[in-house]
Amino acid sequence: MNPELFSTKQRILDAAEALFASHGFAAASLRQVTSNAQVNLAAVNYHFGSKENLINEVLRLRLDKLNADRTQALQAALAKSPAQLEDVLGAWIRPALAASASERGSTAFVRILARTYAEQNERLRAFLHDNYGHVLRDFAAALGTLLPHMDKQELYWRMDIITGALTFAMADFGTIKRRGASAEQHLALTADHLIRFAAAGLRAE
Amino acid sequence: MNPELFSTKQRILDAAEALFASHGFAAASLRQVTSNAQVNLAAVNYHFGSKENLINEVLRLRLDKLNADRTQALQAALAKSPAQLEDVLGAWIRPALAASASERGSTAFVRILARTYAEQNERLRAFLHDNYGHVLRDFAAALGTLLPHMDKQELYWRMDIITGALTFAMADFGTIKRRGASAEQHLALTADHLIRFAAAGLRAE
DNA sequence: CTAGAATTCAAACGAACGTTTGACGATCGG
DNA sequence: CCGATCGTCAAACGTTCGTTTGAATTCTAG
Repeated sequence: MNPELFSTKQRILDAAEALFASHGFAAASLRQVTSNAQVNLAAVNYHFGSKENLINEVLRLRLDKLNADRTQALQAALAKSPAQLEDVLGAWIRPALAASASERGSTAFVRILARTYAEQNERLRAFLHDNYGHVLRDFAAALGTLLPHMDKQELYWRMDIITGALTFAMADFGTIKRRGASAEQHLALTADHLIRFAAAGLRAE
Repeated sequence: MNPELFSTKQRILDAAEALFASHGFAAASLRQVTSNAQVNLAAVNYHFGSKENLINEVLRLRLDKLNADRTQALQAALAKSPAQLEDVLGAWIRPALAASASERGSTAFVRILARTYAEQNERLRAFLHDNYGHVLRDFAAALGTLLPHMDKQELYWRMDIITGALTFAMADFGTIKRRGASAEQHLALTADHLIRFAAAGLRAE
């Protein structure tokens, strides 16, 4: 019942997030996690029940915040009249980038997301769909309003493209590294580029 | 020394490709592979030496063909005067989609690619870079010629976006499924959409 | 201060992993 | 026909995995 920053539970979560990101869910062992977290091996099963539950907790904590941020940003974007395509795209993209650059875990979360999408794990996919599908639908509705002539199927398809580009391009394996710029500048620049690219792609044809 | 279609070696490669795609490199065990291939467990180490070598072989066989196809398509695109941005993008995108829809392995290869990008495995990354980096550079050079005003760093960045979108969108987890259309029609349509989206994104600003 | 709950710990569990072994046929050049 | 190479096979190797156990320790409420 202790929400301390350095509690056993929190240390496990931090170490697990980093290791899941860099080695994958299957390859990251609980022995590595507990060793990095400097806690006993049994602590994972005591606090989380199982490795799978730990994976879900790691995802849930980050995704809850990401989706809340996205929903809030979407509402802010739609409050403007007239709402611009770039604003809605920014509400989708910027919170994800911000999550990837947050203080704890650094870029770990985005790499975890990329892995999660690549995983064929049906339980994980169902978990994501059940808990966060509504956010995707909200954005689809907003974009549909701004692009009234676009076929609905095509819109979903292009959102897939954008999501893929966002996820993969951020997941650390890009060939471009920032030089000179601070992390914040790099983040803002990256968001601008992605939004411009995505907006042009959405408006195509 | 037997290049039969249903040799032990080939059956292992087919089963491994399917299992690597659906479960990942780490989670797919050699016991699963050999069981699905209906060969003895020891056959993997006899024919491939180790699991890691098997992984590399699975990747190498597919990538050799993909990169040869891409290189050839790029030359064909550049032979036209004036070469169009869409042609070069098509030379990048269409062979990848074709590989994903080839007779054997169906979509397995693309999912493997998505996993490979998401994997943090440095050996794998080095393997890919050493063997296939020159193709990426050829395309960057071709695109750079067609977009003379674009910053080189920005070009690499946008190629990352496109690669991410291509890999991700093809890896089976999209929300859009074709209906009615044949596989070939779906393939052609998908390629057209991706190329149009990517071209618009590249030309942005 | 103390009983009881919560947490940590070292140790062990059975299962699954990649790999190795050595014996047993199959195949083939001389 | 035969010796040699190649391929297959069941079995076992040592290691690592996630999980469980039960005792030791720490925390907390009365």
